[in-house]
Amino acid sequence: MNTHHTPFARKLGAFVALSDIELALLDQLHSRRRSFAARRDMVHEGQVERSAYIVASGWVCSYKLLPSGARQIVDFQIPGDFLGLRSVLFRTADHNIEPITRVQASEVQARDLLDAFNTAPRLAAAVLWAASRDEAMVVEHLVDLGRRDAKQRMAHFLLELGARLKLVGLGTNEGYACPLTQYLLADALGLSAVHVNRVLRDLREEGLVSFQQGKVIFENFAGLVALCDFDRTYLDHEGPLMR
Amino acid sequence: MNTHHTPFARKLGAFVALSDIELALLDQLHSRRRSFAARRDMVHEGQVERSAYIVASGWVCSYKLLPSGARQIVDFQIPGDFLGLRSVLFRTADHNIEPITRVQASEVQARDLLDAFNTAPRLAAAVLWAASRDEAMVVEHLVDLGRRDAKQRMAHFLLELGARLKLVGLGTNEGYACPLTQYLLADALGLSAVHVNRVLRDLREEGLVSFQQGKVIFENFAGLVALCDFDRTYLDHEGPLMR
DNA sequence: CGAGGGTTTGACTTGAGTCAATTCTGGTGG
DNA sequence: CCACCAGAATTGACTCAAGTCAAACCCTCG
Repeated sequence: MNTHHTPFARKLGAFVALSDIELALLDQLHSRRRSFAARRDMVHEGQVERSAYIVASGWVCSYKLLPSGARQIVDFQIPGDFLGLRSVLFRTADHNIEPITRVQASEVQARDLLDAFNTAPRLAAAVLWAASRDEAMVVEHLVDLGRRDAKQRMAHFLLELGARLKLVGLGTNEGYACPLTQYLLADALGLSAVHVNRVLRDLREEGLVSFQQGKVIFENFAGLVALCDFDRTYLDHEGPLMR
Repeated sequence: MNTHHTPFARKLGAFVALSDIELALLDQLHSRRRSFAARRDMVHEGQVERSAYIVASGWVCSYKLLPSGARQIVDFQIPGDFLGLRSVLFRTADHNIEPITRVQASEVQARDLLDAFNTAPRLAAAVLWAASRDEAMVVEHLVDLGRRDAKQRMAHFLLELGARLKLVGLGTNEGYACPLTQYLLADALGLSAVHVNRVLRDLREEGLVSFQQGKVIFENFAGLVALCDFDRTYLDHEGPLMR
């Protein structure tokens, strides 16, 4: 474990063993560091945006807004995650991005990334893996909304987040710190904030998880996994071209 | 319009004007043609699969199955669509793929694709565009499930499908032929089949769309668009690196 | 001319939403 | 150190969209 490196390096390192040279390249990507205040949109839909970011610290969410005013959060980004990779490819962003907490992120020019890939092709594979994992998470999220009831959805969500945070050293099987409000959870899970509250109470009273004071604590990990059939294989696929 | 070419070429052609050389390359990709019977899984979860397909004719769906027996259809593939691009990158497929009708598809080896890209780099951009459009569709689908009610979901779904079919010459603003059953619609939209039926009746009685005898007919296109705030920009993004 | 999917419909149940009020908490300024 | 405030979390009472169950109906194809 390279606990002394960035969350990004740490995440990729869980996938391919990285050499010192590769680690150094990754660190170089973090040179253009920027900071964002909580709750002020970083990117909004339709905006012409040419750079992507790697989150160094803090939490971000990407969401779509409906004319009705309803909001659907597509995903949360935590340290080590890419942000707006799509908006680099396409001229305009197709969703909004908002920091939940104060966020430190490194701006990444497409060119820098490509240069790094040329020097160390294994990095390309690792980044591709990360992107594909993100896609798998969106699909799993889709299943949540389509075919799981509120309690299972919540359980699944909290477990997935836990697994992701653990990967970058921000959580354990005991629990993790989580700055999300019940409103944010509601917009991610397709529920009302009131119902989120009730579901959290149920889970707590059943001794499965508690989420209070910004801390998620797994009281009965196995029970929670069983409740929602959590299967983490989609999070730790073996990699492309890497056999 | 190159009506005499494959749906795949036609779809990419809507994005970049393709030269004769490029068109020829695309046609070559269709050399290894295979046929699949309806309802017999082409790929199942966990299977080690190394080839991708381009659908030439027929409809396919990719879905995930829950232990409870519930099913969530992630997307439908129609002629011109890629199938299992992800399962080529990763060793194992992470969802099931099933033909809805008899399907003709061309097997595409990763190598062939890469060779074509080397010869005509613009093709890479076009394929990347297509892949990214698919991703945007999944996100839109997520919004459907999370924040739209049954009627809006259905309207949005039928409109999106119409736009996709039109792109490959299989539909118009009047309507299109559609082999989906109400059970399939239910599994895609996160509803019960019974409710799908009721929603379709409502839409028909309101004179918006009718879906009967395997035909979707738009009775009031504008009204339908208004009902669900259909915004097709996510389907015809301008392309990457293509300004 | 059956048989078996697929489609419809009605009657009833229920998970989740809405509305509205109350409590808790962390941060602020005096 | 404390009163105060705004945002967040809770809770209860009521409503409603969508699900479930069960029974017809109806094409279409062998």
